[in-house]
Amino acid sequence: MLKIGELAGQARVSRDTLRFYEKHGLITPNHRSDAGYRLYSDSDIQRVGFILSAKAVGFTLSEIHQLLELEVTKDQKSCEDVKQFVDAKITVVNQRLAEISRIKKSLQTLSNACCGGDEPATHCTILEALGDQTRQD
Amino acid sequence: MLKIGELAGQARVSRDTLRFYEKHGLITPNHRSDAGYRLYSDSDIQRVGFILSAKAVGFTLSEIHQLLELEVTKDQKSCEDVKQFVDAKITVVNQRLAEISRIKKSLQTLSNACCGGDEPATHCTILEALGDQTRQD
DNA sequence: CTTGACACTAGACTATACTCCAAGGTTTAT
DNA sequence: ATAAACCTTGGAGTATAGTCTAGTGTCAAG
Repeated sequence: MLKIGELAGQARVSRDTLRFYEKHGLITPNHRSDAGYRLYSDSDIQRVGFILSAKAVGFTLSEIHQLLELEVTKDQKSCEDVKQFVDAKITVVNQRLAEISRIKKSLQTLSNACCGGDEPATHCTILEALGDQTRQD
Repeated sequence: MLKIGELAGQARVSRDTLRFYEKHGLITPNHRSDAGYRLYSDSDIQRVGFILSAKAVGFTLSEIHQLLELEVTKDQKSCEDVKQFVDAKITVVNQRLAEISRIKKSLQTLSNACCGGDEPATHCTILEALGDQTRQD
């Protein structure tokens, strides 16, 4: 059982952020102490970690909420709905992967082309490096 | 030479967004017509595309501005600064790649585990699927 | 038994990234 | 030649995601 400050410390967010996430349905303490203090379980550290990762790669809190709400209860017709939702997110994630790979490549092209040493500085802006991507490895 | 509405259409953003980006130094029309209309070059379509990609993977407009400003002019000491900046961004991008790959895997685990058919629905939430990642391929 | 660190709520404030509106000028198609 | 469709600026408004403040209550250590 972690108090809000402890979870905040472990998960590297502020207390206010945790209360904000709670208000938006992303995380709820298992219990409250007699004094009304929020009490979290250890697994909530992982939960906050997931929220932060998903946020970092471009999901909104509302989308993350939907992902966290997903629960495939077998024997229910909801199963197909869940699969559709998740598959749609996988498509989005694949697009993000492609975009981020492109950006990475152009950053690397830029980094290598100009400062390594002998090679001519042909790719002097990020856009040039990006455009030249197909000719890179 | 594209007018703002034409560039907006090609790049799939609004005119207001283009003017907003201009105000924040991300894109500037090459010329203005006699009437004061913004006139863009074709390459600005690519430029806007880069902004959108970078945004989609978590860069702020301010960071994107810095990336677009980068110009490695050989023979200048700024070269080392640029390399450091870019390499720092590559590190960030690598972290994003790792995070997004994890999320993708757990989405796939969730998608496969519960609806495919015969296999038992052991991974019924995104967090379970995420936690179980090491046991997946 | 009180002081300091922590907790509570409600509500105001901030930054980022747009998005819309008003009031006007320009271009284009009929 | 006039209406529709486009452009201009400036400024107000919105959504998202926090962040901070005020006023109050709780708990652990000296």
